[in-house]
Amino acid sequence: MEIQKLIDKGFAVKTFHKDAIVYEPGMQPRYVYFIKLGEVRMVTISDEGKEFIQGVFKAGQYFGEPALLIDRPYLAFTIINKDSQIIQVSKNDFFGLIENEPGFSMSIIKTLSKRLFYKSMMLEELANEKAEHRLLTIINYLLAEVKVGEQLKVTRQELADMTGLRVETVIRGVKLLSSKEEISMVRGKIVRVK
Amino acid sequence: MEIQKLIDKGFAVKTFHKDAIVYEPGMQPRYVYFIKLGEVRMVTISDEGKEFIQGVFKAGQYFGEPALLIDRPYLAFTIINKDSQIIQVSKNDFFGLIENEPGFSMSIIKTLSKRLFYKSMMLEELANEKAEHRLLTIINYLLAEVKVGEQLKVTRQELADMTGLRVETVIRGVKLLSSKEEISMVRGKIVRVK
DNA sequence: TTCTAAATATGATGCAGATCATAAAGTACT
DNA sequence: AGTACTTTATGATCTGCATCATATTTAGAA
Repeated sequence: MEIQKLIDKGFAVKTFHKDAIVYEPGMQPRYVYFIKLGEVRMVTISDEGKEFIQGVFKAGQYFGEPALLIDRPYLAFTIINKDSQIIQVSKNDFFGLIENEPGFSMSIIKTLSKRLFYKSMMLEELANEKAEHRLLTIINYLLAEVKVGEQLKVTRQELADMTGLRVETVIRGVKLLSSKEEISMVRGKIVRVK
Repeated sequence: MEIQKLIDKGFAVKTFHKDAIVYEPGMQPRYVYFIKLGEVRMVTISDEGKEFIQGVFKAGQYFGEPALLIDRPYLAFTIINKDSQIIQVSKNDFFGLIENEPGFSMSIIKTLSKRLFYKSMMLEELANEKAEHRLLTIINYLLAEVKVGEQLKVTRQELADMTGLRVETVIRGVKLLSSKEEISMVRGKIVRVK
């Protein structure tokens, strides 16, 4: 489902500014959100205020379907990372798209499968692996998405929030991985070399 | 998609015995597995041999689709918990079912959404919450699936393998939750009271 | 009923990573 | 170039849970 098609169909585009909250835990889902432009993060926040990044979504992607589809309140916050333009598709319209847009249901199935894969991987890491191993795993996962020679645009804090670790632990861990040459760094940034 | 329909269509039923491995990490997916009878567990195993239960599947459910759909090698083991009868549906046949069986693709979408929900919940727990909180969360999750008055049929070891904790920690934690009356126990078993 | 294995129990000790504190680099903006 | 803010850095201490060891209880099989 390309965003343009939705716009052609007459769906309205809504602007969200950085740090705006699209929805929060406990809210009853009403829409599926298609990102025309920008970036959001889906996070759960513990009682002590610690964030865990469940996912990051960018232009061309959509989010919020699972809760809507199984009709359960959200369990995460979704927060705008960068000013964004988002199309809110209502439940009925979304079901309509699934029924009528050829290939759309298959695309959703694949998208959900990918996310499930990521979460299974992270669960194994959080359940069984030590800080260093966890770090290496997400770093490699993230590196697979950038071109050879390019650097990762994530802060240590973000790595911490994706792995359930603390910044200090991530900083020490990244240094360790770098000294062991398990990752490559250029001017403090993690880069993909091959 | 009811199993009987698959049998009517001529798909063969295969018998697996307890402890048999249906597939293991690294294998290239070829089938989706529909359980006619029995029970399997999907687990990842760390280098040190510690199991993490990614999911448990019973009669009427299917498993193995995500890896097949996104065409990536499995990352978990799937192991037979109780002697089972399983229908292996090839990739092509599975795509055929999605295309032709009305409502099947929607059912897959909902199934995947549910699993995603569970994994998001567990990720938050493993990333941010302490043993006691984690335990209470899965216990309540599991209790929601049994009738009022009935007991949970899981061992402390299984709770440990679902939460990334150790048996000893689970044993101590369950006692603690029980003494705080956050869970109810009858003769050593956790029971649902309301 | 007896034997055996699995599950539960409980204390003692160790350690990875959290937490706390404080500082030095970067980076962006004026 | 200077100010303010974010990110990275680094040492010291604390702590929850793992780990190890060793019972005791329960359940299942013969």
